[in-house]
Amino acid sequence: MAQIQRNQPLYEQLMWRIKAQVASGVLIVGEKLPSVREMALIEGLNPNTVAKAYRALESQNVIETVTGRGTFIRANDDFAADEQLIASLQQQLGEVVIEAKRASISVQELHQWLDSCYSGEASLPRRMHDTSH
Amino acid sequence: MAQIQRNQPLYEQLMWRIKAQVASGVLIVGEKLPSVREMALIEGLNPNTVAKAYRALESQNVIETVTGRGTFIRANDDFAADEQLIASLQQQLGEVVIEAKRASISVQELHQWLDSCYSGEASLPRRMHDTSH
DNA sequence: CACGTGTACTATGTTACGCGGTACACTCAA
DNA sequence: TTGAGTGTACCGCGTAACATAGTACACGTG
Repeated sequence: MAQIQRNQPLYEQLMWRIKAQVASGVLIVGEKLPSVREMALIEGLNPNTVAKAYRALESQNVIETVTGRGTFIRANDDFAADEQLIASLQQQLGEVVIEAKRASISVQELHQWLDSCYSGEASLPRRMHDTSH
Repeated sequence: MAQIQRNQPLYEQLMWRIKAQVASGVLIVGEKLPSVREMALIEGLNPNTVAKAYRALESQNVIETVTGRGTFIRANDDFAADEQLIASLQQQLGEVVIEAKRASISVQELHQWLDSCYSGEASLPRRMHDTSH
């Protein structure tokens, strides 16, 4: 069995890597992602695990799937800010803040982190390739 | 089996409620928490689940356990900002930012959220009692 | 047609989670 | 000393999620 880092499922880790690359501009709209089987070879995962990540990403409108052709980065147009998503994000941020306060991290530092993340350089591990196919 | 909200284990949810109350000042240093069995009745959980939360909180130096007497809120003095914790927090923040960007949430709004959380009013569910015992 | 694509399904094994129950060692007050 | 209350440590059970392996199907393209 594959190792699970940070208590996060492998398919979620892959989802975040793709999301981060979309947010940072490494992957642009319309770009084709590696196939399920190819990505499985690249990432050292099972094709089913990659397929699960792709399925979840499509349900979040991050990618678009065309049966027989492949998966492509989707435009972010019709994305409505769900109220439930807002609440979830605020809670996640709240948890980060609570931990930060315990670690004696100042508000200023947190603001800097936020700007740094928002500017594009997300603090996420990146091991993917440039969809060379 | 108990319901799991937000895909978060019950013992973690309890941990966050306690952490939030410590951070917001509802629970002060030295205050005694309800016993494992009492908290189980209050929260509608199994005593083992509460014990698991208490054990995890003690490993994080949030509470202090004295066998035979009870569990108490611990001072936050000797808490070193672990490098691994910093990285974890930055990653969590990065994930929030990525989702926020997709939801078209401005940086200004995120900064406001951050200040709001840091000011004390954490956006976490609170169902606990005032340790009346 | 052959090939690559995403998808679906079954099956297996591991792990985490939550509950129920029991037992033990300890502290404190009666 | 006795008894109640405390945290802790087990064991078992059931459910679910996770990840893997393998096979098969429908689709589009060259």
